[in-house]
Amino acid sequence: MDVFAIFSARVGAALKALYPDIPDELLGRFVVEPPRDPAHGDLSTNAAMVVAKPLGRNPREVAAAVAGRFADDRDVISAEVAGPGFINFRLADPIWFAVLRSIGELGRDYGRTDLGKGEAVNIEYVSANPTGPMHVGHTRGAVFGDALASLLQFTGYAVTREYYINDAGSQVDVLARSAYLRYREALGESVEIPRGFYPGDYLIPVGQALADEFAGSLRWKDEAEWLPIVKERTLAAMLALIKADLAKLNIHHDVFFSERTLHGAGGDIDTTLAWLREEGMIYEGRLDPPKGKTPEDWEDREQTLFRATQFGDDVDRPLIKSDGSYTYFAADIAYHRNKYLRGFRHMINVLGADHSGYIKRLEAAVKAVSLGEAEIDVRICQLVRLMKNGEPFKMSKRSGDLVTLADVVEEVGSDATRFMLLYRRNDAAMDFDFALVKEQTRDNPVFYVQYAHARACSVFRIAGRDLSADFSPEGLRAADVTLLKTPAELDLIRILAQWPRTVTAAATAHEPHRIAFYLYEAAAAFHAFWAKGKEDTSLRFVNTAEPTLSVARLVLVDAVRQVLANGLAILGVSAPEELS
RNA sequence: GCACCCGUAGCUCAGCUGGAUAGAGCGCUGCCCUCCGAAGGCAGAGGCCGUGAGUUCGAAUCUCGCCGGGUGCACCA
Repeated sequence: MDVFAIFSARVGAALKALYPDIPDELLGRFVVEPPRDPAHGDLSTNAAMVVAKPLGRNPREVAAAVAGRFADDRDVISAEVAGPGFINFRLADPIWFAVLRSIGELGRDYGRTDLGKGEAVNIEYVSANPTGPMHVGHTRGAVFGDALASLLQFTGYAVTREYYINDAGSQVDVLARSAYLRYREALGESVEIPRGFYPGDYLIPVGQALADEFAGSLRWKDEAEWLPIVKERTLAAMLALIKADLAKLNIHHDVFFSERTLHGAGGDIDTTLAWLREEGMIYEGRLDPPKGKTPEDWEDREQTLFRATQFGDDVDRPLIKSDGSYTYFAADIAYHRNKYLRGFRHMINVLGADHSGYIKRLEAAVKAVSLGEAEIDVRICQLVRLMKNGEPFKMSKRSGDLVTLADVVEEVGSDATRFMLLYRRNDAAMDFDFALVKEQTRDNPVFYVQYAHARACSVFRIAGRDLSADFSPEGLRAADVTLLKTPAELDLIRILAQWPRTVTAAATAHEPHRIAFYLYEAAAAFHAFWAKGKEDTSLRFVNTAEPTLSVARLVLVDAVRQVLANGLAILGVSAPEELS
């Protein structure tokens, strides 16, 4: 259960009863939240202030009227008007006990909602060029997109995790030529990789595989003949490489969408451009050269342009290159129309910092191809600086100077990588300190949260050793949780009660980092409670002198464990039962 | 030149979509603990929320102008 949602509904009902003419739209605008200062009570709402002005009334007067309607509510000890018109509620203990019991009953589903009502969301993330292994720059977007996808699933969306393979441009030809050199090398030739080719070692096995499969037969063919074959094999190998890298972070996409399938006569790009033309969204025209620095090879020419400015972009965008082929953006419009035609009304793209200039045109494309029916949220992940003990850190093992995703995961592990990257807002640049994430102290948030989970589990192990009482799942369900009377216990429940609204807020804002921060807060509260038992043994969870109270406390411990596990699951971080 | 992102404690960052006296960790200061329920606890100092205006009952949060940092700017993908 979500006390905040429950009271939001009750306050709304009270307003409706007092002022029948109140528009529903207005009722959706107030919030019920925990007050910043706990002295103000358990719940606080700005409802009266939000509603007062449109109703032409005094906020405090409205607040008093609303508060009055809670006078007989058994769940409410007091409802007071404060400040300019806040209503502060103090809740009776039984409601907290009900929250606690509901956590045990709901288990893994505590916090789950139907916010998304089963609507389809397409979240495209990673989409790294298939020209080599994933490097560290891709990691943040990969983790962010994956956690966001899990978060949206948890809140009732039908999520499709998608990877767009940029396998159509000239870069892939270069890749194939590079692999062909490795093929010749595998045949015994000594080759040199020219500048502009892909020099990475990872193409050596691809060349070897080509040699194994074709022996010398490709050697004497024209490029026009071998290129398609080599390209096919190389792309497949690169994709396998990327999937293996992603698997190291436990990331798996549902759909790998090939850009190449959009091209070709009668393909999606052709049909999309024809459709855009019909809708009058395409014209032939000229663009001004970019201000600031004019490119050397700038040529003023009439070209085929998409009316992006009609949909909020800064300039209209070219669709056809001077050599007659389609631009990358033309393919992207077709791709997003394809998403729309597959039924997606909600789209999310996770892009790297260098793509910030791409947001407006993507938004424009989606608006255009869906005639305003679909929405896209483009999330940019800013740069990650690798650090060690506060110093910029260069770690180059293989693949030339690039630090790969695999390097990082090998160094610190998947859990730490994921948690640390999610412990920051995605739109701010961040430092990633290798020394810190491996530390097993409070300073390391990953450790701190996982340790709280492990500690909760260890309390149960200790109970198994020392406590002669029934604390099986049935025993916990039957426990008398009203024995939990100390402020420390009730405060912990109050924090657990905030889990559902945290999930909803994070999902609505597309901000998984809020989950990570909440978990840290919950872990801190649990550790603090645990520490109290060190000084005052009567506050220990397992107290052999008081078996019934101990069982009640175990209900609380289990609830903490459950919430931490649910949160870590969204982040894709494991919840260990003990730490090694 | 334009667009986007960022600017909050000495440092690294939160701030729940406009709420009440702006928070956490590190670092600093001072106490406590040396307990396997391993991988500490409690408290304190520290702030003109970059800056100037505006919007309103109320602004770190929204609008505009500056300042500083980052990123990107026909046809590349």
